[in-house]
Amino acid sequence: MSTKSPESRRGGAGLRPKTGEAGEPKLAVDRIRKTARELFYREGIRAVGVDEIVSKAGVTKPSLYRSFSSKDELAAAYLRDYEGEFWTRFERAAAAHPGDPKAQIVEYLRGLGERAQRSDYRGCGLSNAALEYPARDHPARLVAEEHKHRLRVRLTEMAKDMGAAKPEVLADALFLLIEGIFVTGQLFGDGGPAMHAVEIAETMIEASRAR
Amino acid sequence: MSTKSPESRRGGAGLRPKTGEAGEPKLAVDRIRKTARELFYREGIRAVGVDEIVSKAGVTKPSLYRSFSSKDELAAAYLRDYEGEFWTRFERAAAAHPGDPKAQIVEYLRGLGERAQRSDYRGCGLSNAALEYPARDHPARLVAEEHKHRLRVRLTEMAKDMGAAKPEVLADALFLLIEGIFVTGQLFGDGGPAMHAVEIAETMIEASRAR
DNA sequence: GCCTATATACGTACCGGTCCGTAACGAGTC
DNA sequence: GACTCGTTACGGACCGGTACGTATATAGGC
Repeated sequence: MSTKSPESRRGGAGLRPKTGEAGEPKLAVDRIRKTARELFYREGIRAVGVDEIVSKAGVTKPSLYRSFSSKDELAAAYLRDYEGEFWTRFERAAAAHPGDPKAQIVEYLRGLGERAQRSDYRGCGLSNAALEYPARDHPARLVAEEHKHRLRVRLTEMAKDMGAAKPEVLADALFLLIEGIFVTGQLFGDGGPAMHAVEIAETMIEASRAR
Repeated sequence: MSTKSPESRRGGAGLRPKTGEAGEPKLAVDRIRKTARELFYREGIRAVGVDEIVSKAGVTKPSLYRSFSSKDELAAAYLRDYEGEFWTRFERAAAAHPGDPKAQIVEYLRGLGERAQRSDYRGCGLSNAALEYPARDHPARLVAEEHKHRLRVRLTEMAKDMGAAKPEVLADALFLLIEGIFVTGQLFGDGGPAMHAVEIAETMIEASRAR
């Protein structure tokens, strides 16, 4: 029937935009992804209509639905992009302190604590999406849940490498700390609890080593 | 113009429903508040339409708008109700351990950690609302922000009473821990990071006393 | 060189449905 | 006769989604 492959209708991830990373992408699908990323993150997914996305992106609605089968799938694609950005930030912090997991997580929290106090900070796009869509089988929620499980696993590995007496407990402490920063960042802005992120993490890590 | 006082159009808080606490309230305004509380909390504010609220409450739309000037004001009223429930839970835990702030917060976290692992848990209605409405002047957001400031102040008082070396840091640690539980509760459910809430809090409190 | 066939990328115009909110009026009740 | 509520019917905006037509580029045949 259709001339489209199922692949392209999923808006396959990771493929480079056809135009220089900065500036406006040329292809409609890339302009949509970029605009969706900005609007969904800033205002929330439910708060943004597809009309607003296409008009701000300078494209038309059929172009959106040629690349994404529904708004929900576009939201899922946005979250996959967002997760990529998250891991980029996370691994960049880790790479700054090779072989020193405590310094790695502290470095990440230092950057996060800073960002979380900025006025344009809206928390974690993945956490926010999960809160917006409580239904277990929503495409956006699935992406978010998988990501959070991956992060918890990663933190557990790091806690082990830190020599924690109970790695799972330290990992969850760090996880809860991070999620707390995500939320309070947009609640308090500058001078909020995020300002003490590093100090709290260091205290927690040291106390977890004691035995 | 209107026969209504501004007071009643705001859906004045705290007034007892005219019928026994349990079961269906008799007055339309109370049925609306109860239904709104359930639906807004379970599915989110944006996700629930006023038509759904009035039909589930067994009332009609004009009855809603006779008591609340808009859906946003109904959302704000829901959050004021929700905040009341929060402080009831919080003070109940505190009352169980008079004069022992550490035991008080641990008691609260014990209960929260349990609730957060239940399948119907949807986090904190106030935090969720703030995430749904990033606009600074939204009625619902205002209620949420005020509450969060109150809670931070309360935790700082308790941290002082615990003899923490840096009460503000311990208070923020507890705050971030609590917000983290709110979020991860609905992300992971049973067996999530909330399961370690008490242990983490105790470790953090003890480490904050040391000096 | 010229014509045609096909594929790609996109736009115009429109769909039915749902959103929040209101107008006008009548009925029960203490 | 003041209060509370239901009934019916709208309205205008916006929602996610689609049927259908068009411009441009390239490839192949002769």
